[in-house]
Amino acid sequence: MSDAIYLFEVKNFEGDFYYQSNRFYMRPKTEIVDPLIQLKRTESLLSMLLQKIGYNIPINAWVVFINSEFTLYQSPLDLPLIFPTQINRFLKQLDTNTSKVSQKHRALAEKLCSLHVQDNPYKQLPSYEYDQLRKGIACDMCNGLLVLVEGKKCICTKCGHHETVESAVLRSVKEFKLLFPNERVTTNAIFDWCKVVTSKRRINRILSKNYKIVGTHQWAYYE
DNA sequence: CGAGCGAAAAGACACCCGAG
DNA sequence: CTCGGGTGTCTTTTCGCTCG
Repeated sequence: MSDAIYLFEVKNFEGDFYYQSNRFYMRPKTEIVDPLIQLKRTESLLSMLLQKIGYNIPINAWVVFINSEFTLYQSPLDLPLIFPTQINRFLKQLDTNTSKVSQKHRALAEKLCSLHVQDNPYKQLPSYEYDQLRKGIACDMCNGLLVLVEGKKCICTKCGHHETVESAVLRSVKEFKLLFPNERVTTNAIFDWCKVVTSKRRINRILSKNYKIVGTHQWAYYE
């Protein structure tokens, strides 16, 4: 028991689910990806990785359902599933089986951490240029670029959502920083980016209230 | 190398508007 | 109505850049 890796596929499914002929369904009758298939795949990948880096350790793989509103009907008894009502007992059981952490364990842990992939190589960002993008403030609720400024409020003409101008502008600043990490946040940049706020002085005051100014005059920017 | 330019921050002040 | 904070306008301040 002491020399095994416990692998958990944690699911936050909520609602009623059932197994039928080795397939996993959500009620009413929508087939969804069987977490056991996902678990098998992960287990197999981990097993191959361990072999590759020179470890031969058995893997104990489980699917854990953590949402207390989760129910699974017709669950076969022999599947590696842990239900919300079993988590506490499972953890206690684990506690009784603990072993000393040796240098070997630490080395493996460090090795695994060093192999951790920070940037998902499959992410594909579309290319974009500032000039191509529509300017304006996106609604916090529906994400439409249909927000108008009326007095001290920003109002979405599509869904009617209200927000203060300040928080709407600050959201836009965050977007701007995410999309253009190399561009400096300046009054003019945000004024142009938000578009619907008609006063530069207003943008300037919101920025100076919420960010630290660096530099002075026409060379100033906020961070 | 230095004078002057220019752009934007920010202070001053009156005003507006909504909450209580 | 009163109060206070946000807003628009006007103005001053200031410093890197440009050009001779």
